[in-house]
Amino acid sequence: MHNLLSNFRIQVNEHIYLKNPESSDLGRRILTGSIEMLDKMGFECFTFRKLGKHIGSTEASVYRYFESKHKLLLYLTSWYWRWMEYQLVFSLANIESPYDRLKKAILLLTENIEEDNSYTHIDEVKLHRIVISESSKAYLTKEVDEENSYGVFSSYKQLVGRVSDIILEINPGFKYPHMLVSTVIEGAHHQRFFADHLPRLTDVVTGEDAITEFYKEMVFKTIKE
Amino acid sequence: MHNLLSNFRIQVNEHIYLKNPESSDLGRRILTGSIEMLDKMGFECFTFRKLGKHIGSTEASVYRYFESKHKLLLYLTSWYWRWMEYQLVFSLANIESPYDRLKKAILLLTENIEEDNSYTHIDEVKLHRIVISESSKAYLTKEVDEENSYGVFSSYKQLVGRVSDIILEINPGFKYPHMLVSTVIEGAHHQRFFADHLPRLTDVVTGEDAITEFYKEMVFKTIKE
DNA sequence: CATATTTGATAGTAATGCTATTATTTTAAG
DNA sequence: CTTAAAATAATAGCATTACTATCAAATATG
Repeated sequence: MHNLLSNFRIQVNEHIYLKNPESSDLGRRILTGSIEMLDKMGFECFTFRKLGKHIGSTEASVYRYFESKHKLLLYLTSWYWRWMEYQLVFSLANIESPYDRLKKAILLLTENIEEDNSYTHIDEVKLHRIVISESSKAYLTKEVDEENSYGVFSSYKQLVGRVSDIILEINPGFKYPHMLVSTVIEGAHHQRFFADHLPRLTDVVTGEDAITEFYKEMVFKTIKE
Repeated sequence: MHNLLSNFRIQVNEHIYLKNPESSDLGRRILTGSIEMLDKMGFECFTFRKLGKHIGSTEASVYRYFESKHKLLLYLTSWYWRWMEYQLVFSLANIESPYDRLKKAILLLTENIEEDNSYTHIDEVKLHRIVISESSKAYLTKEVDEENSYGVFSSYKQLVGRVSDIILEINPGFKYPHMLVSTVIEGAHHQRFFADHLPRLTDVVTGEDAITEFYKEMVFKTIKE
């Protein structure tokens, strides 16, 4: 399946970049390099000057692809949501039962990503860690409304919409499908972060993936009529 | 009750500040002014130079109270969690039934704050909006482990612990009380933000407080044996 | 009143977040 | 294969940010 998926070019909203980073070698090095650096040093310490140096290029060249590090973060998170959507669509194919579909979807949204498919220049393991720690900074800004009007968050919304639809198949009268799904997605990120850094905010149970177990239980109980 | 609460001095971990801002007029102006400015312009655009000007002082003077704007944000969020804990303790006093206690706690954690008690220099309505949009930036950093070792997040942990205890009163076998509580707190913030800026990620229902209703339903169904 | 502490005024430094210019290389088109 | 066009590298520069240092004036404390 990974083979297959790697043939799909993931389309990111073109208002996010000045020049498509998938279209050139330098662009792809910007993606690979920024993922490495964001994972290591975090969004605050990351700069285009450092990135230029890291990938053997210059600050000015990076600026030809992205207006700011904020837009680059937006690109990476947007890429991630589209990638998740592909994973979802493929892993749900041929599953009939909406219960099984939802179970699988929750697993995908909440599990820890442990292997990189390594067919592209994007390291999904590192990107997942970046999404956990940094993705909320992409929308928790004063520019959110303007950026939203250009559709830069549509990948996230579409993913939430897809999973919400499964919930409505199971319980058409459930009033809060989007709330529940976005609560699960954001919640799972937070819980993974808490487990590593602020364990008193979560419940660390060894031997199983407590986070996935918890959210499965929560969702199925919550949507039950 | 507000009268009563205003007599309690809220204690914030002293590793967060260089000099206690509650101890002087300038310090209190720093708190009042930073709340106004953070609410208006957001954390990214906010600087100590602007704050100094806003409160009729200087950048250098602000730096005598807080090492950085990050520490100031940490102070404000920490203050907020302590304040919430007081609200919680008082509003749960004399309520016997753990179900009612939990219901009340969820209301407190998820409701919109609409009036400022105006007995202090802290505007709780604005602070609540800041907590919604900025508080996660206080811990989603690479410095989280070091800061955590100084106890700067203990106010948040203590609040989560208190509510978790109520859940365990109702269902002592429930395995994920902390996960559930932190999911509710963070989730409610996100949902309020989404309702205002990214409505497709939530379910806007008019006439009632959908966010509080949703989380009440979610919690009680989830902890049911 | 004397002295310690706090604040204000001002200046300075290194890093950040850009933009501009020009030279050089790579690529594409005829 | 040549030439033009496009992309990149190298360098410089500027305004702002994130601080730190110094010193004088104001204020509080004993």
